[in-house]
Amino acid sequence: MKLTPFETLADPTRRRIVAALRDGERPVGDVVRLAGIHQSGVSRHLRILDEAGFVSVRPDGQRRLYALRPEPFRELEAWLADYRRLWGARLDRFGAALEQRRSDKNPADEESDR
Amino acid sequence: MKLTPFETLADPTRRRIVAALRDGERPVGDVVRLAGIHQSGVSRHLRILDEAGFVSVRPDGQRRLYALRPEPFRELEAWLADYRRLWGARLDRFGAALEQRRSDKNPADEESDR
DNA sequence: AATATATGTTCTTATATGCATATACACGAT
DNA sequence: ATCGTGTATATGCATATAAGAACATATATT
Repeated sequence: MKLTPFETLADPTRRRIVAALRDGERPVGDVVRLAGIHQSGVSRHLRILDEAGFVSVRPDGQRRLYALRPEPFRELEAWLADYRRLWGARLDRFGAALEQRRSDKNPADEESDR
Repeated sequence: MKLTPFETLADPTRRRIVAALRDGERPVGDVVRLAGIHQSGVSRHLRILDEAGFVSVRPDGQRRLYALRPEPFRELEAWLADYRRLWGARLDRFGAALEQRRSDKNPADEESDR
């Protein structure tokens, strides 16, 4: 049963798992250490995250490497966009710098077709 | 019991209520019409939203006007910021225009619930 | 009284968790 | 190759806890 991004992230353990994957793919064992619950629970949460589109899996020998996928984050971003005026939209310097680097690499992405 | 922003928005009815307040303060009665559940349920959800910091209340005669507050949206924004690199931050005019076109083409995608 | 909103109670359903067990893969010894 | 043995991950089952909803009732304002 596929959950929405909000339902998926409502659980604090799942948020911890997502955070654990922030810097790249990790085997389940690594995640277990950071999650604070039993291994079976982690596997179950990873399945839920998978069904919700938050992660991808890749076998690596006897392990399985999980990594974050961008789509649900985009969905959240889109949802939030409708409420931006509430707190004033603006990229902070960190975000702006990211964006800068991104368009450096991909100039075609710029203002071309506005 | 104060909920986190994610827990708060995990419930689709609450997302509908939040959406109903997007364009300004509304009395409970208005929200009830849009929420699709019993009035008592709406009151309870509004209380939860209040405790979570999502709304403020202001008495107006025998009614109570609810309005969105920015803080929890900021929190979500901050949380999301840590994952921006996953999909490339974009909050400039170009991105806003894209987003606009997206919802033009697919109005069903709008605020219903999800 | 009449209207608007909130709360107590009860019922039902969903969710997270641990335990035990199953599956999958790796690797050394035969 | 095959057979064990150990390690990594997934799943069935049972249980505790929480959450949403409606109904009836309470509170507040006119």
